[in-house]
Parts: sequence; structure tokens; C-alpha cells
Amino acid sequence: MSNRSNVTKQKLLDAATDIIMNHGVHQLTLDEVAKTAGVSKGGLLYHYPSKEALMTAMVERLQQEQNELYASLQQEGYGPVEAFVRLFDETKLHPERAAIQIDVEKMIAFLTLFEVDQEYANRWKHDLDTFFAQFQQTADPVETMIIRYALEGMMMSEHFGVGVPPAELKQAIIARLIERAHDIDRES
Amino acid sequence: MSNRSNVTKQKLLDAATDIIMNHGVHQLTLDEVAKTAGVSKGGLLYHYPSKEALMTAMVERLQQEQNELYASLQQEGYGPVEAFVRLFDETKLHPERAAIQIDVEKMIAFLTLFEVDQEYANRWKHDLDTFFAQFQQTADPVETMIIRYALEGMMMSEHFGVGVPPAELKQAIIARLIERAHDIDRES
DNA sequence: TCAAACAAACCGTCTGGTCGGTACAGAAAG
DNA sequence: CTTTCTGTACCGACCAGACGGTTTGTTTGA
Repeated sequence: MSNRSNVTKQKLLDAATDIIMNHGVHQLTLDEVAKTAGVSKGGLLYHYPSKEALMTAMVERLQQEQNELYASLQQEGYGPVEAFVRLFDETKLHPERAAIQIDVEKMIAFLTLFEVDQEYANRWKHDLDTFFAQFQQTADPVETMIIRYALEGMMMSEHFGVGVPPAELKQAIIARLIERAHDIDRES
Repeated sequence: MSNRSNVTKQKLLDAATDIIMNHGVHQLTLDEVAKTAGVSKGGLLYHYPSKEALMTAMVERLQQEQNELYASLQQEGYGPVEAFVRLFDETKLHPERAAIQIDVEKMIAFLTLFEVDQEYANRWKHDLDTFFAQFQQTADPVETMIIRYALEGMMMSEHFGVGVPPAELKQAIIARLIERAHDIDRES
């Protein structure tokens, strides 16, 4: 794969991500993606032969970015649970660190795609299942799962903008989650 | 509005709800709704002149059911936070009580509709904002919000079937959330 | 010069919505 | 009592636009 080709592919994934985040799933049409990326529709379908292929690539890139960030957090010494909390928090509280460009809110948008691409959905589900399985082996599985759910719920709430608390409260919530995650990791 | 008319309208809302829950948003077409309800497409559009009108009516009915259930829980003596937890839990642990037929998972599906009907979305968002505002006035706003987020995240996780814990763990999680909600309500 | 990397017109399907018509229950008219 | 009229509820063929994908032609770079 030449460099030129790869650049275009990234542009297309960027465009698709941008659209799905700022205008929602129903606006994610091939024409719109091509237009946003500054490429013709033919050009798009040259690289991604179907809409499904485009979406799959988009999700796959996200997954990879997320895994890398999670791994780097663990290498910094954080335990699995705390690393998970910080994974969610990272780009929100430290946007300067977003060199590893990942916006966790994307996940929500992508989740809605699952209804279209069932096959890939199942593969991803399986990955997530094995990941979350470790959360049931900690010193306090109940609390661990509450932390996980709280983060996902917070993400969703933020994404849809419903009942969003003021910034201080949000920070306090995250701080408490980190604190608890830290304790759990220490006891595990 | 005659009785006959109302029956048909309810049938249509039931059909739409059924489709969106069991087959996802992208299957929610007018033809499919009409077919499921045993009504012609013309008949559907006679009662709900547009797809948007149908969706709005669907969400409005859900909202009403939910408000009624929440109010009834508070009348049983539960505080606002605990009532909220039990609201989520109700139909899951006590399906026999589902006379007040409400499946909270619907919310998730409906949320995805928001990307289609922005105007109504904003109205609902406003309602939710005022509702959740009280959660920031409890004895422990941070914990209250964590409880709320955890429930929403749990809902989402269940809906998409990702990383779902075994039943015992799920029950333990809900039990702990109820316990904490109870404490918060008592101190408030 | 040749293949990769695009562009753009075009096609078929799906879907929201329109429109002319039908069935029928009751009111009004004779 | 019969006929005519009227409004509600509903049907189903049809239309127009949107959208995913194909085809064919053109440019670009090694």
C-alpha cells in the first residue's frame, strides 16, 4: 500500500468519524463521507468497497487506538481497573495528551452502527466480553462493575447531553471513581 | 377520538416499539410498522401523518408510563434516588409487576431516534435536565450521580449485550445500588 | 507505459409520503 | 321506512428523492 493511498484512507476514516460524531449515524452516507474527505465517491469505494467495509475499518482503528492507550496507561503503573477509568478520562481532562487521538464518546456512536453490521458487532462483542471478564476477578467485582457501568453511563449522558452536571461535580465523580479503582487494584 | 381509533393507534405504537426493540432502528419503516400492526400504510398515515409524528407519540407514551411508575414508587415510600434505582430494576426482577408495561431498555433504542427528530429531542432533554437537577441536591451528589450513571451504563450494556455479567453478580450490583440509594435518601 | 488512484455519470432499490378510492355507521331528508 | 348524505377509518397503487453500489473513463506517478 503506497503512502498516497494510506493518506487518503485515513482522510476517509477521519471524515466518517467526524460525520458520525457531529451529525449522527443517519447522516453517514457515502456521498457525504466522500465530500467531507475531499474525494469522489468512486475514490471512496476504490479504497473501501462497501459501506460496511468503511465502518469496520473505522471501528477497527478506534479499537486499536484504545488498546494502545490502555496498554500505555498500564505501563505507567496503573492497575487494570484504574487504567480503565483513566482511559475514559484521559482526553477529557487532559486534551493536550490527545496525541493519541481518541475520543471515547465515539464508542457510543459506533455502538449504534451495530444494528447495521451484525457480523462485526458479534466479533467486537466477543472481544469486549473477554476484556470485561477480568473485571469479575478483582477483589470487589460488584464495585468494579459499578465503576465500569458508571463510566459508560457517563459517556452516554455526555454524548446525548442529557442531565449533564457542572464541571466541578463531574471532576469530583471521576476523582472518586479513580480513588475506588485504585483501592480495588491494590487489594487484587 | 373514538374508541376504535384509539385502539388502532395503540396497536401502531405497540408495533413500532416491538420493531425498534427486536430489530433495531433501521428496521423501523412505515411499511413494517403497518404490517406488524395489521394495518395498511394508508391507515397508519391516517393516524400519524408522518414518521416523526409516530416516533414522537411512541416516546411520549414511554415517558408517561415511566413517570407514572416513578410516582407510584415514591408513593410506596421510597426516596427519590432509591425510587430511581427501583424504576430501572422493576421489570427486570419482577416481571409479574409489568402490568405497568415498561421496559427501560427502550430508552436506549429511543435515544438513537434523537438523531432523527432533533426538535423533540431537545424538549425531552430539557425534561430530563430538570429531573436530574434534584440529584445534585442530595446528601451526596457525587454518589448519587454515580448511581445514576451506573444504571444507565448497565442498561446500555444489557441492551447491546456486551460484557454482561452472570445473573448473581447483576443482582448483587443492583442490591448494592439500592442500599446506597437508600442511605442517601435517608441522609437527605 | 502500465498500474494504481481517482472522477463522474448512471442504475436499482428502498422508503417516506401522496392520492384517489372504499366501507360503513349514523344523521338528515323524503 | 327508505333514501340520501356525511364524516371517520382505512386501503393500496403510485411517486419522488435518497442512497449504496457499478461502470466507464481519466489522471498521476514510478
